Amino acid sequence: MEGYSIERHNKGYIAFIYGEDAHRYYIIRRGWVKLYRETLDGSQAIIDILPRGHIFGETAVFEHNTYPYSAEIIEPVDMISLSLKKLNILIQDRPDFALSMLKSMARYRKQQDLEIEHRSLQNAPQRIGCFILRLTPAHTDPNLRVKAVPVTINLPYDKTLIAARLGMQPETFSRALTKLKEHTNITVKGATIEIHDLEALIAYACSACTSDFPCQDLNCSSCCN
Amino acid sequence: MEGYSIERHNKGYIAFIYGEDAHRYYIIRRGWVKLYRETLDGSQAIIDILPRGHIFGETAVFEHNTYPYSAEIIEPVDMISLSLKKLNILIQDRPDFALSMLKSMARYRKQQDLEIEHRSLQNAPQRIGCFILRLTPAHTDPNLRVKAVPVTINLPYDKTLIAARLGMQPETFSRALTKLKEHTNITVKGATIEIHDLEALIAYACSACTSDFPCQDLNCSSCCN
DNA sequence: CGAAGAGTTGAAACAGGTCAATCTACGTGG
DNA sequence: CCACGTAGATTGACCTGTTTCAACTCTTCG
Repeated sequence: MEGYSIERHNKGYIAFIYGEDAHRYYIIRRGWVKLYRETLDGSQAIIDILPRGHIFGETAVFEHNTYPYSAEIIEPVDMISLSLKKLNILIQDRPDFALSMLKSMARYRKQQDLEIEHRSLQNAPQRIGCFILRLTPAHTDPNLRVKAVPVTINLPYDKTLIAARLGMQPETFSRALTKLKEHTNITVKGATIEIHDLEALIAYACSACTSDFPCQDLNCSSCCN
Repeated sequence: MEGYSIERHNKGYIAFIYGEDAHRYYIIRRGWVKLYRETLDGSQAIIDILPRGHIFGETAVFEHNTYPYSAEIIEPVDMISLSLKKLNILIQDRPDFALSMLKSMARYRKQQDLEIEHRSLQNAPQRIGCFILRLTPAHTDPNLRVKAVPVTINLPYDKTLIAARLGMQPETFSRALTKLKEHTNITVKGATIEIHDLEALIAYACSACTSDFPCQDLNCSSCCN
């Protein structure tokens, strides 16, 4: 597709803010992006934190060309910048394009359903457990589930932000991580986590979920399964 | 569109269950439908409760023709039953159809975002306040905001179910409604609620939201704005 | 070496959940 | 028309998880 450009930004860069006139949307090639909104009484509501492969800002075409959230870079990104005007034309003119967008929207919708579910059915340690599970290779490849312990993963961004992403306070996150350690045989050192018993972690974290781990969805950012 | 039929069902009827082979999707003409899933440890997770005008079951086309949730009638419905196979063909063949579906999906997605926001930023009485606001005529017509007090509304289904919809226990709902009464000058008698000061209710319930009341979206079932 | 920010820990307050008892409204059968 | 049974709704007492606020530690980076 012609008319694209690559942008590179550092932590703290604001790609756009809520309500702004929208001209471009983005695809993340590397790094992490936070989507959020400000509440009327001043605090931030985190909508999602997206990794490589995800699109953001594209829903502005359905919102009178206004961004429905703000977007901030939280880990250095490379992102493809594309024209919303062209996207609009593509959606209208190319059925296959509209269709694939429809599919990705449906997938996202399902994730959001799961997200709501998790927030109301899981406690803090379990939510952290799911978050960690999503970072393992076993998340997308069921074959890796049986072998490969210990699994070592790195938290992709600040703990404070992970806490916000999971809908809890930093203090709660810290305490809940300690509790998770007591329950599931993991080792935590800074941002590095070693899982010594994958099955135990799954059993502990996913007992309140509506489906089994793993979900095998490559684009899944919100579910633990 | 040919090939449709009208179905009429009473409270308790299960339209379909999670995981079932999907052949039809539905549009609600009258009544209320509960979408839910069972968790691994046996309880129910309410996904949404839909009123007149909403579609359900249609996302099965993106889920290998399997229903991604169960659907139960909670207030007597008339619903249009349509073929998923034909929907699939329509989506592929008719760009305008795919497009309108894309739009409705985007709208739903936005609602879900708000839903998550509400669950983490609002307390129980505020969530009930928002729920009540959604039932007022002022929700869709900003002109009605200034005049027309007292506003009288009727709760559309059981309080226990409203509680589940809002992610809380029946006992919590009852207590939170009492607290709401103390804060906002409303009168509750059974399923009937009278709002004597609309502005006060909005101020109390929406202070933690990210946008102002009302949202003016005719199909909005999840936001309070 | 020192400042700043992130992370952790403790104590107290609070919201919501749980369990049990009671109350109420409403439809049924006598 | 009234007594009864049932399901929904409410209330009380208690418990648990999370938040809040404050103090302290650790890491990083100039």
